[in-house]
Amino acid sequence: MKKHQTTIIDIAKELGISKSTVSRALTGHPSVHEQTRDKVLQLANELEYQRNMFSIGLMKRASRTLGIIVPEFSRSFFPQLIIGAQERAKEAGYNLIISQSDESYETEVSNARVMLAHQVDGLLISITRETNNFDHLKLFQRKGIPIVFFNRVCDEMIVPKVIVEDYEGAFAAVEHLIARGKRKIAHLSGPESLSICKRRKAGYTAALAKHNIAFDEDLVVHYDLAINKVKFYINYFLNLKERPDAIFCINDPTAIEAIQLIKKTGLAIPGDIAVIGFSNDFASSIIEPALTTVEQPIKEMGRTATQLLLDQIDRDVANWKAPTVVLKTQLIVRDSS
Amino acid sequence: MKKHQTTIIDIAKELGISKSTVSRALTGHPSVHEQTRDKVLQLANELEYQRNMFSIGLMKRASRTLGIIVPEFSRSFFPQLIIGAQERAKEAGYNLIISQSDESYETEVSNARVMLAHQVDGLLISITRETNNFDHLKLFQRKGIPIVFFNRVCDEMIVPKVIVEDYEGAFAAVEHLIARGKRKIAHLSGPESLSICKRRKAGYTAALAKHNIAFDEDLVVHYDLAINKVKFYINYFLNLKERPDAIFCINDPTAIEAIQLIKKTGLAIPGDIAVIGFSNDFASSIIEPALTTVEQPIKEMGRTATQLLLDQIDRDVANWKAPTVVLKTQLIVRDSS
DNA sequence: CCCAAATTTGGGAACGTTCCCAAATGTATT
DNA sequence: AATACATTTGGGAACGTTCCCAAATTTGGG
Repeated sequence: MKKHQTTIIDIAKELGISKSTVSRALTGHPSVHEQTRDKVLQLANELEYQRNMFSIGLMKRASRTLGIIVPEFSRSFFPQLIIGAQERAKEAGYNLIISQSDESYETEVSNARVMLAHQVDGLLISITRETNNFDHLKLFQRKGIPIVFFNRVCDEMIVPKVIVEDYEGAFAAVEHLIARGKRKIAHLSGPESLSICKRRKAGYTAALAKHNIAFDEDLVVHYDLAINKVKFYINYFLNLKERPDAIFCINDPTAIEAIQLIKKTGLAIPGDIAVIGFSNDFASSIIEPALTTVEQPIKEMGRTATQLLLDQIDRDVANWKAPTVVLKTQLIVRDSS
Repeated sequence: MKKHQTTIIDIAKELGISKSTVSRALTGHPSVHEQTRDKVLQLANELEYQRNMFSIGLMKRASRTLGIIVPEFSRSFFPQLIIGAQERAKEAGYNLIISQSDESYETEVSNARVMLAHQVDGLLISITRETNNFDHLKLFQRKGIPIVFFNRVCDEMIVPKVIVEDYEGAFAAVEHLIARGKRKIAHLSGPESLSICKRRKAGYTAALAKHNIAFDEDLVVHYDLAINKVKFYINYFLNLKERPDAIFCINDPTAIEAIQLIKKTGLAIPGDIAVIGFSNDFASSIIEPALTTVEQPIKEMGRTATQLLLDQIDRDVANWKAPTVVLKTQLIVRDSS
C-alpha cells in the first residue's frame, strides 16, 4: 500500500551529487552553489519530496511539536483556547498535538504518555477535575521537557502558569449582585480541588465581607461539574428555608442549566433569583434571560501559555523564576441579574 | 535543558546483555527468557524508559498516527466529531493529530503538509468552504496514504466518504413545514460548492415538488457561512414583496442567528415565520423559541470515518470500491416551527 | 603562475530502534 | 554419547537525515 518515499539519496543519485549537498541545499545552508541548489530544489519539487520527520527528529532530538491536553471539548471554552495556542505555535514554527482527557485522570495520564512518545518539545495542560496526583507531569520535568499550566493549574508544581483574575472577577460579580439589592447570594462551585474554584470562592467570600453580609455555609455547595447534577443542587437551593435571591455559578454551562431549571419552577429571573456565570460562552448571550457573566480572554490565554512554553524551550538557564501570568476578566451585565 | 533520554542501549549495558534482547523483551517478542524479560522490564521502569517514536517510525515507516483536518472549531459540531474519531483511533492503538483550517484554503494546504511531515498513516478531512482545488489531497493518494472525507466531501476524488442523509433530512424538514401549513418556504443555503449544500437543497426542492409548491428562485440564497452575513440575507427575505412564511437554514448557527434577528423585528416565530436548522447543536435547545432541527449522529460520523480509514490502512488490495457511508438523520421538532 | 584563502563538495559517523541471520545454549531422543 | 531440535541470545545492517571534518575546487592577489 505505502509507496516508496523519495529521499535525499534518490535526489543525490539522480543529480550525481552527494546526499550531504542535497541536505544542505534543502535546509538552506549558505555554502552551496546556487546552480546546485536550484537543481536540487527543482528536482525535489518534481519528485514531491517530503522531509522525513522521523530521521530529523532522531538526529536533532527535538520534534518542533508541542502538546496540549485539555479536560474536555464539548463546550466552547477549550476549543477556543486551542485556537489561540495553535496560532502562536504556528507563528513560531511549531506544530500542536491536541488531546482531551475527558475529565478522566486515567485518560490524562495516558495522554501524557502519548505526548512523551511523540517527543513533544513542551506540554500545555489544564488538568481534569479528578487530578490530584501529578507524577505523570513531574516525569516531564525530570526528562527536562517544559510544562505550562493554564486555567486549571497545579499549585504544588513550580512551573509557569496562566490564569485569569478569578478572584477579581468573582468579586465584581458578587458585588454587582449586592448592588442589585441581593443579599442571600448562593454559590454553586466546582470541585474544591481545582484552584479556579478556590479563587472564585475567595472572591465571593471577600465581596460578601466587604458589604457586611454574613457568610452562610449552607449557601455554598461544591459539585463535580457533571452537567446532569446541576438539577440536584439547584433544587437544594430552591428548597432551603431561606431561599437565596441570587446564584453565582462556577461557569456558564452550569449557569445556563440553572436558568433553565429555575424558569421551569415559574420563579422570575432576575426578580426572584438572579443568576451569574463565568466565562461568557457563546450560548450565554442566547439564553433568555441573557446571562450576566464574567468574561475571560480565552484565546489570549492559549497564546500566552504557548508563549511561556516557547520561552522555556529557548532558555537553557535552569533556574529562573517560573512566572504566573494573570489575565484580566470583565463583568458582562445582561438580563439575568 | 533536554536531558539524556534512556535508551535500550543503556538498559542493555546495565544488564550486560545485547540491545536486541532488550528490544525483544520490550516489544513482547516470545523468544526471550522469562527472567531476562522481567529484569529488562523492571529496569526500564526504574529508568523511566520511553520508546523513541522517531527511530521506530524510521524503521517501520509508519507512525501509528492519524491526522484530522476540520474547517473550524468554534461551534460544537467538529469538536464533537473529533471526540468520536479520537475514541475509535485510540481503541485501535492509533494517535490522532488534530488541526483546523479556519475555513481557509491556504491553511488547509499548509495543514496537509504538516500531516505529511508527521508521516501520518492516514488522513481524515472535512474541506473548507473555499476548497475547490484538491491537489494537496491527491498528493496523499500518490504517496499511498489513505484518505477519508466526512461531512464536507470532495466529489471528484474516489475515496471513502462519510455523510449523513442530507437529502432525506432536508426533505423531512421541509415536508414538516408544509404540514404546518407553510407554503412560501425560503432556503438560506451555504456555498454552492459544498456537496452538503447541494444535497440539502435537492431535498428542499423535492419536498416542494411532491406537494405541488412551485419552486421560487427568489426564495433560495447561498452565502459563505460567515455568521455576520446572516443579517443581510434575513433582511432580504423579510423585505421581499411576498415575505416567506418559513426559512429552512443550512445549519443551526445560521438558524439561531436568524431567530434572533427575526425576533427583533417583532414578527412571531413560528406564527409569522417558522425557522428550521440542521445539526442539533447545543445552543439550539436553549434559544427561545427552541429550534426545530435535523439531528445528525456527529460522534458516530467521527467513529465511522476513522474506521474506514483503518480499513484502508490494513488492506493492501489496491483496487477496492471506495464506500460512501450514509448515516441516518432525524427531525427534532421544537417550538420554532 | 603560484600559493593562500574562500567556497563548495563528499565521506562517514551518529541518532535509537527493529529485524534478519547466525551463534550459543539447553533439552530430548536414539 | 552423539545427534537433532528447540530456545534464547548477539551482531550488524537498515531506516533518512544532520553535521563534522577533510578533500576538492574555485578565486584572487602578488
